[in-house]
Amino acid sequence: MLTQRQQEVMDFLRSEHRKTGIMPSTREIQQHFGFSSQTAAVSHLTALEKKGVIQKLAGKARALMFTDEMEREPIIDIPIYGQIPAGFGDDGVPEPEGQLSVDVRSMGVSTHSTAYALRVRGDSMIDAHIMDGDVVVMEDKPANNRDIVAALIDGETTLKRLVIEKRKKFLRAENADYPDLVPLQELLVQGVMVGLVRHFGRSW
Amino acid sequence: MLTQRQQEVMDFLRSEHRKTGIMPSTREIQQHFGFSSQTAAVSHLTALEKKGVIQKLAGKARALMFTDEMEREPIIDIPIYGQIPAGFGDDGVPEPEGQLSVDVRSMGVSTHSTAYALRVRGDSMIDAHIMDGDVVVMEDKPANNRDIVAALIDGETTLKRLVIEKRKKFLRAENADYPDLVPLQELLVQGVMVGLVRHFGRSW
DNA sequence: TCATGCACTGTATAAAAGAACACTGTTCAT
DNA sequence: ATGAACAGTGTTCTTTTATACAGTGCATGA
Repeated sequence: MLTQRQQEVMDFLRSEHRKTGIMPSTREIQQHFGFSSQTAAVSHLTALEKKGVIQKLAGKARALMFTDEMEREPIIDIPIYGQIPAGFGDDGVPEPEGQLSVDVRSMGVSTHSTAYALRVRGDSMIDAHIMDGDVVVMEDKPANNRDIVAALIDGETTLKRLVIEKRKKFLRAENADYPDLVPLQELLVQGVMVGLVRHFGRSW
Repeated sequence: MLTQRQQEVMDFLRSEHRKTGIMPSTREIQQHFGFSSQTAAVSHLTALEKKGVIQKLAGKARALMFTDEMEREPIIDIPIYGQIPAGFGDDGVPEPEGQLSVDVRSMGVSTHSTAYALRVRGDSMIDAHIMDGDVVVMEDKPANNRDIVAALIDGETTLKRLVIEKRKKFLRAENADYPDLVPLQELLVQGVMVGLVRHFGRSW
């Protein structure tokens, strides 16, 4: 679809946009490719727009955008915490061990939500099809019966299913090898699971 | 951290950037807030940079970028196909039913990979912890024994585990209720599963 | 009460950047 | 052989845009 030269221009636009956050001006394109004339850059941009891969806003500086990014849903950045820290939420915010960036539609969260994610350790939720190493996305919202929640129970935080029976709340693993966790004192829900991301290969 | 007014300016930057793909100029900020002076906009931007939420490139037009987006991994747009179409790859590219945008690190794919995704129907892979409705991310690459693959077998495409025994390839479901699929004629691997995204709530 | 940060007004200037027009030469399908 | 798309050169003009500097008024904590 694109000629080789046009692809080279697109690659330059992409790499500059990634590095600097802004689009190069026509003169910057000219300099990068060593054109003697600014018009060479302009006509390439015109061709790229005609082919539909970029869009231009007339009269504005650096006003190019990639068509595919335009059609993209808004992206949300979700901090990933490793070990579920005891007392999470009490003594400040722990350091994220990474970040998950995903479009809001695929994760079913809203742009302004306060989502966070946890890296799952162990197989206590295996029967809910949550595997060791999975990243589960949580949202801080009211929990219903049988939701999977991150909860602080007697001083420790864990990912389990919340069960409410006869007005009593307790936590249940999704693995027959693990017993129910009935709180001696407190049971504080810190988030409700809304999604999950898994990937094979290198762990991060 | 930000004052109310500064937050309003940030919100304006964000919404303009989302709508147009480019940052507003100082004059556009001035007009939007009804400032009599351009300097009001400039000093807000200076304050925002001082607080670390944006970064400016001196001397360049519309050269602002959000600090959080700078720190973000590159995003890849993965087309999601619904029904796994028979003959996928033969008669052109089928229409995606949606798109998954996710950072390359979280999905473990490279920026230039030709990844695609499939929406899972049924519970034939449930013992591999792949649920009905999950979106599985595939990459077109050589498959090894016991990889989970999308494969064309005797004219139909399906998601199963690839098993190679005694130089013979066949497909195995991860559910005892389903029989092995031994190919009568052809077994063509169309992709290897590299990741998975699940979310609760509304289905899209 | 004094400095500091905030939120502006008002004016001016120079640089950055888009846009327009007239060209040349090549390749490639009809 | 001919038009159309491609890939440029060379020049000029105007608009857009950032930047600089001199102020005002208000709140707030030291």
